[in-house]
Order: sequence, then C-alpha cells, then structure tokens
Amino acid sequence: MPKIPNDQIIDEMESLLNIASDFTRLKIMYAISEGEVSVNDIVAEVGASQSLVSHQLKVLRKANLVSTRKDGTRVYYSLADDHVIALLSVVYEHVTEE
Amino acid sequence: MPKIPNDQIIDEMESLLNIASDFTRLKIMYAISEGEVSVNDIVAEVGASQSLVSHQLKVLRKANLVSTRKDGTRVYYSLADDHVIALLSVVYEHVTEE
DNA sequence: TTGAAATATGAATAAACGTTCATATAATAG
DNA sequence: CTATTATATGAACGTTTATTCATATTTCAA
Repeated sequence: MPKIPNDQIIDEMESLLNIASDFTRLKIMYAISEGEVSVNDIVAEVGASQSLVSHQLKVLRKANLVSTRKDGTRVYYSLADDHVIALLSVVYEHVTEE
Repeated sequence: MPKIPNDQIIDEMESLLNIASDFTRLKIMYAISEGEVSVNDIVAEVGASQSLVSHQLKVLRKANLVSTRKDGTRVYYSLADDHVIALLSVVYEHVTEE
C-alpha cells in the first residue's frame, strides 16, 4: 500500500463502497451471486418489498454492478463481474473472523 | 458464494462498508497503511482540516479499524489489521481495472 | 506558570439516502 | 380487449452523517 491514490480514484472507491454498504443491496448481491434470478425471486429471497428491491436494483444497475436479461415479463439479474464477489468475500471474512 | 448470510452478519458487513465508504476516511486509511503516523502528519497528507480528521479518526477508532499509541502530545495511528488493506485493494482493483 | 502545540469534542447545518406508498408501464393469458 | 402478473418509477418522509466552527483538554517548553 503506497501513496494515497488521487482524488478521482478515491471518489470512485467511495462510490463503490457506498453502493455496497446497504443492507438490502448486500442481500440482493448475495441472492444473485450464483447466477440469474428474476426480480420476483429476489424479492422472495431477500424478504423486502417489491418496490424497495426494484429501487435498489436500479442503484446497482446504475453502478454497473449487475447485468440484466429480459424474458417476457420477467427480468433476470446477475452480478456484472467477479470483483463484487471478491469484495463481499473480503468483508465477510473481516466480519466473521474474530 | 452460497446463501445469503443471516441478518446480523449482513448488518456488520454493512457497518464496515459504511465506515470505509467515505472520502476522508479512505484517505486516512491510505495515509496510515504503511505504519504509525501522527495526527498532524495525517492532516497534512490527507489535506483536510484538523477537526475533520480527528472526527473521522474517532469513527475509525470506534469501529476498531485503527490502533493508537500516545507519545507526549502526539498520538500515532495505524491500521488495526490487514483486512482493511485487503478491502482497499479489492476496491482499488475494481475501480482501476477497466 | 504562561504560552504554545497537538489532539479531541460538541453543536449546528446541509445534504444524501433508505424506505414506503401509490401508481405507471409492459407483457401475456384467456 | 380485459385482467393479471411482473417490474419500474415518482413523490414524500425521516434519519443519518459529513463538514465547519468554536472551544476544550493535554502535554511540554521557556
């Protein structure tokens, strides 16, 4: 770990961490961590209201953390890349180890 | 990545991410990532006001993310453990790779 | 003991954000 | 076409929180 990264990098790091640091969004990310899941199924698994899940999916979408695929009336969400899982893992380790 | 962790774990993950997701605190963590640094030096390196740095150091202290050592009038801060660095690394990678 | 340097704290303000409620849009089945 | 299911969106509310300003506390030097 060398010098402090420049402000733009720090800004982007802050954004990513901000998006990850939410109860509902964390659950959503775990829910779709193994592959495509429809919104309805996410709602069921996460245990939050449909509206809330949809709002938070929008946040994740805007940050390019998730991918979507539409099929009929359903929309299937999945994680956009593996960095997200790596992030969740590191945080999970910190929280559970001690 | 299996099932969604239980609510308490998710809660603690949210807390940790919350604390990490701040411009000033990110800079502070980088500033002390290589070893003990006094508050004054942190202030200089981070480029924020003394008051702000002190307030945010308190947040980091409360979360047990930093250790302190007092010597005379000075207080030296360092990272409490390596999880923090691992977290910063993962986030940095995500932000810079692409 | 006075003064200065280093650090911490409390109050106040403004902005950001999670959640709910109500409603809109889109697609399909009957 | 109508009804229904799946998903998205907008407004409103309350809470949290980052920052600033002023001030307190601690330690040491002169």
